[in-house]
Parts: sequence; structure tokens; C-alpha cells
Amino acid sequence: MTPKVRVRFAPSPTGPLHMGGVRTAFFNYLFAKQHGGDFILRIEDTDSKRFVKGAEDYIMDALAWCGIRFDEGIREGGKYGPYRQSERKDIYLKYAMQLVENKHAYYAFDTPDELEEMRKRLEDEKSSVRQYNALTRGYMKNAYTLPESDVKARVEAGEAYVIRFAMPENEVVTMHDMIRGEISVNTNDLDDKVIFKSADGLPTYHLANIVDDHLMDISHVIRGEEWLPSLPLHVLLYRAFGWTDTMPEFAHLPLLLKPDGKGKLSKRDGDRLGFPVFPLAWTDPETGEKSSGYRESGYLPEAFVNMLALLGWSPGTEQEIFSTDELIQAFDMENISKAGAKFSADKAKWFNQQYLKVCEDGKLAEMFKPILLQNNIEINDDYLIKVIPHIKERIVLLTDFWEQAAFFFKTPVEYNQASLNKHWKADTTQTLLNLAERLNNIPENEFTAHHTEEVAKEFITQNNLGMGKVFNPLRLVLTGTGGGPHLFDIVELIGKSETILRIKQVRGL
RNA sequence: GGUCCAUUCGUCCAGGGGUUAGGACGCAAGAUUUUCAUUCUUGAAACGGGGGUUCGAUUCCCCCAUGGACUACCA
Repeated sequence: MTPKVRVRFAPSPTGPLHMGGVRTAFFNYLFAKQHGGDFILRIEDTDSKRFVKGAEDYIMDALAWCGIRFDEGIREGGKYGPYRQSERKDIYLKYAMQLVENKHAYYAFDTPDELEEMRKRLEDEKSSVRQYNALTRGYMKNAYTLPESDVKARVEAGEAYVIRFAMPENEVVTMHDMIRGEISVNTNDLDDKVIFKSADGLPTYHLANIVDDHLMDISHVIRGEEWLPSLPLHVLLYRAFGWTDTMPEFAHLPLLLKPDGKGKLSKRDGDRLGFPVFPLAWTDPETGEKSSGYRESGYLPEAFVNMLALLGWSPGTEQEIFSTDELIQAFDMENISKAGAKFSADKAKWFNQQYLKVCEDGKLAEMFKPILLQNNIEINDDYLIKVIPHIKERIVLLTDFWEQAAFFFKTPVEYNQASLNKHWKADTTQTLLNLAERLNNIPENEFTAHHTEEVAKEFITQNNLGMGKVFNPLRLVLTGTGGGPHLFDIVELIGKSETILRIKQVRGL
């Protein structure tokens, strides 16, 4: 019997979660749901120094906005809790001690300065070994070099210590990654990682991670490629604990890269290049520095995650638009690519546009209301819903709404200069006033797009005028801009009196 | 410096021992439209280099180059 699929997303609350993290969470979620498994949120806050206030809530809020739901976690609870490593503090020392006892780990007392000195010395010697391991630990202050009684005395006296994993010497470790296949590394190239530190009584990531994944019955670890180099350590840790038979499968996702230049996408890139890197806007509590978010920039969460899913994964077909449910069906670890993917802000916008085009009018109306309120427009639901079909194919981001549709809600106060120069001739004012008179004769209940257009066209033929010669300036006077939806749809929607009023404003031009 | 991972249009992906190497974004041109946007059509645009294996490699193998990640008492 294969064990139940249980995967986790394990962020560290050191700041807002960026889109790469969201993608990792999303792939975990898709994998879990596809296999009818559980998706767990575990907060890895074992670094007390880097804790950032608000980050944990941010992570949960951001994922909730994306539609990514956890089966177990801080807010959801669950029988494998607590889900915050700082609250599991008591667990880890015991496991660290277990390793010390069976000689897979040892005490070390080196100060930061001494460690720095060691690195410097090795570098000066041009040694290819620069790490604390079987080749170098014999020169350091630890349980290998100190008498056992001394070690015990130091620990009992409360001297600061760390527990290091005793990396075996010259052994080839072969691991399996679901995306990359077999990977081998010689332990001589690895180091005796610190797994526990007495200073705060907390484990480091490596220990906490393995212990918790084991205790929480995690079946698959799906994480970013930046973790690949520590996979051998993790595999060895499972072995040292005797947990190899229940060791999870590993999958290391390709990184999200900067659109320009090189390197992984970082929080600095977004606002530098004009796109958000975070799902939600964030203000750093320390520095007050603000970062923009996809939500605030006018993206739909469905579009955002759809875009993310296709960065580093492909369905093998040409389909690009997927609902989350379709993604759950289609997702496949085999089709994850191995190389990093450069993020494209243009493609992100395109996805959003596709979603906006098919979004229900009613839903859009709700999303546009706050924008209307911000612009001091009194909301008329019936009217708003009628306006939406005319603008939803014209916007890329929700935030484009006001720019594209303002004239539906208020009389233009200024006119696009380029369009004015192009279309405004000496006789235009009079022509439009004459047209207004004609339109004014149409009874209120016949003031439809179809009928007003007929009347206007008739007016043009009778006066021997060109369509463009009349319609372009009419559009300008009605909307203030050079573009927009079908002219007479605008006429019908804003209504007779407003149409006449706006035309009569031409006298001011 | 060391280790590991990667390499198909500018970008994201497909493909796979013999193909006109496919799609999408973006870009360009055209059609439609009173305008802008949409839509449609068309176009330019790629297998990093060198060795093998093979009748034949973009596809398999090796080397190189390039890129990336990691190399903390961070995660």
C-alpha cells in the first residue's frame, strides 16, 4: 500500500512571500489535490533573528487570495500540530541528542571568529576543501579534539555550543529527484552542518525540516532548486535517524529568474522593472519600504496562478488557459522542466486580459465598485452592469477600468489634445451643434444606439459630410479621448440629456 | 575556488535518430472598425561549440563554453 500523499509548504516568515514561493506552494497544492492528499502549511521560524512581524499573516493571506487552501496549518489546525516550528521547540533537542549518541553528530565550541579564521586559512592555502568536515574538524574545537570530560564540562557549564552533523568521509551518496533523476555527490565536498544551536535552543533548518517532515508523515518534498545542494545532507540525516524507509520523495523545482540579466527573481526586481513580485502589496515594518502586489495592481488571482503554473511546467498540449481544477487534473511532475524560467511581465498581463474577457459582468461590477467609490461616483448597479460589456475587452488590468470608462460616469472636463488637433476643423463646432439639434428631436424612449446612429448617418448624408468628419469629433466631445467602444453604445448609455449636454460643451472649445 | 544542476526563436514552452523544428507572449505588416482596443490573416525569429555513436543527429554519449544554484550558529 502506498502511503497517503501529504505535502507541505514550509516558508520562513522573514518577509513577504514572493511569486516564486507562491508557485512552489501552488505546485505542492496541485500535486496534493491530484492525489487526493493533504496539503500542509508549516512555518519555519527557527531563525529568531530574521523574524519579521506580519510576514506570517502575509503568507497566509497571500495564499488565500491565490485560492490555495491548506488542509492543515496555523489557521486550519490539524492533528500533526503545532505547525509553527518555534512552538515545536522542545522536540528538536531530543533528536539532536539521539544523533550525538549514535555518533552521527557532535558538539562543537568554535566561536564565529575561529570559524572565520579557519575559512581564511583554507583559502590562503588554496585548498579545495573549505568546509568544516572530516578533513578539517580535527583542527577545530569540538568533541573530536577535546576530551570527553571536557566536552561534558563545557556543556554543563552552559558554554555556548552547536551540534554539528558528522558528515562521513569520502562516501558517494546517490539520491533520487523526481524531476532530475539520479544525483550523486561525494561527502568530502559536503560539510558538517550545524543542526542545533544552544544560543537560542533552536535547531537549524536542516534538522527541523527532517524531523518535522518525518513526524508529519510527509510523503513528497516539493521545493525550489536552491535546496538541491542540501539534499545529500537531508538524505544522510534520514539515514542517521534510521528513517530511510519512510523518507519522502524529493522534487526540486526550477527557479524563477529575473526577466533581464541573470539570477533568480528577487524582491528588488519587481519595482525596478515595473511589475509586482509579490501577490499582495507589502510595507516593511522596519524600513517602511513599500512593494507592490499583484492584487493591488489589478490582477485576478486565477490569472496570476495560471500564469505561474505555466512557468516551468507545461501540459504537453497547446492549452494555456486553465482553471485551478483543470490544473489539478493536468498537472504532472514529468512535465516540469529542469531549467530556470525567466519571468515575463507581458505574458502575465496577457493572462489577466484573457481572464478579464471571460469574467462574468456581475463579478466585474463588484470589483469595479471600489474604483468608482474612489472617484466619488455614486453607484448605480443597473447602469454599471450595462457599461461592463463595453469595456471588459478593452482592459488588461482591473486598474485600467477608470481610465477606460470614466466618461460613462462623468462629463469630460478636458479633451485629448492630439485628437483635437487631428479632428477639429473650423466648421466642426457648428456641425456638432446641428447634429445635437437632430438628436434632440428623438424622443427619450427611442434614444437607442441603433436609432441614434441611424439619425446621425442620415444627418451626414443629407449634409454631404464624411462619417469620420462627424464621428471623430463627436467621440472626442462625448468621451474626451480618441478611442473607446462603439460610439452610439456610448450615446445610448449616457442618455439623451447627457449626450446633448456634452455636445453643447463644444462652445467652450 | 569547490560541488551540484541546467542549455530549442528575444521570452515561456512543445518536439524528438530522417520534421517545411510546432504553439504562446512580444514585435512587424495587412484585413475589419467612425476611433482605440478586440478579432482575423501573414511575417521575421531558435536546436551554444567541438568530438564521437550512426547510413543519418537538434534528438543518444563525452568534452568544452556559458548560465544558474549552493558553499552561514539563514531558510
